[in-house]
Amino acid sequence: MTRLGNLERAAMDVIWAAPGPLTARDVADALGDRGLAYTTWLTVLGRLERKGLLERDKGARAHTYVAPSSREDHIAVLMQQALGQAEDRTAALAHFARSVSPDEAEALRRALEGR
Amino acid sequence: MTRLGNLERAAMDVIWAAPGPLTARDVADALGDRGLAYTTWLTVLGRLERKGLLERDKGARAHTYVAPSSREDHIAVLMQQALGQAEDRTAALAHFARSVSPDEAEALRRALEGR
DNA sequence: GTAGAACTTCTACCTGACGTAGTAGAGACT
DNA sequence: AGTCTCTACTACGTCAGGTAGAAGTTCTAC
Repeated sequence: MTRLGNLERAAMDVIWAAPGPLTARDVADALGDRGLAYTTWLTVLGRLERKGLLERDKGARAHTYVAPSSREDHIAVLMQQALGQAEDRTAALAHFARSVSPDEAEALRRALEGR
Repeated sequence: MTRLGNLERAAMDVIWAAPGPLTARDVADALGDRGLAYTTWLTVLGRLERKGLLERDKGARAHTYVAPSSREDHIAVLMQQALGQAEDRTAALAHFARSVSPDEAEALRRALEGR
């Protein structure tokens, strides 16, 4: 449901990396190496807004976009969506836990402590 | 990449739940309440095979299908794919860890111990 | 104050994935 | 031989996403 295409992800990456709101022009410039039309980014940003991944401020002439949730939040949601397909969430989590690298396991442990 | 549609997921659910290989007929029967044509399931199973989610044994007249990896494995892969979109995997994992329920956190802890 | 630049909105086309299924051909059973 | 059952191949409709142009609006610089 919250699936992103390549352009969409590229746009989100730019916005997530930015310290503040960006205009469509900002995004188009940042991704200028792709040689895509400005209106293409307009469309992409509009679709991202419709999906709830971006919020648009129409105040100024050039609308600005912000991501209401961080990339990490988004990824956590994606992981939860995957997990939601399990019949046995606990078992799935156990499989997942066994699939991460040692330092990631350590990071997980620490995050679980601080709850 | 490993995204599944509704029919595809339904077919996988049947096969994951089965103790051994199933024929297309088995799957079509198990999902008979949907009132879909037998050939529809044939197509679905073929696509799942192309995606690597199923393996087909053409030995017998009615081919049989098995899932080379368990549902839990598949889910772990999906979660890893989501995680792969992080710039900082550790941070994303921490966010995820904070998003699971208490008993899931406990299950995670246990799985991380037994490594 | 008018021409051009910069912006948005709307519409559209193409491709690929997925749902859905029919037709044709081959093997099997009677 | 006729019928049943299975697979292979082909096809059509829809929806998401990539890509962008046309038209309308607002700002800005002369």
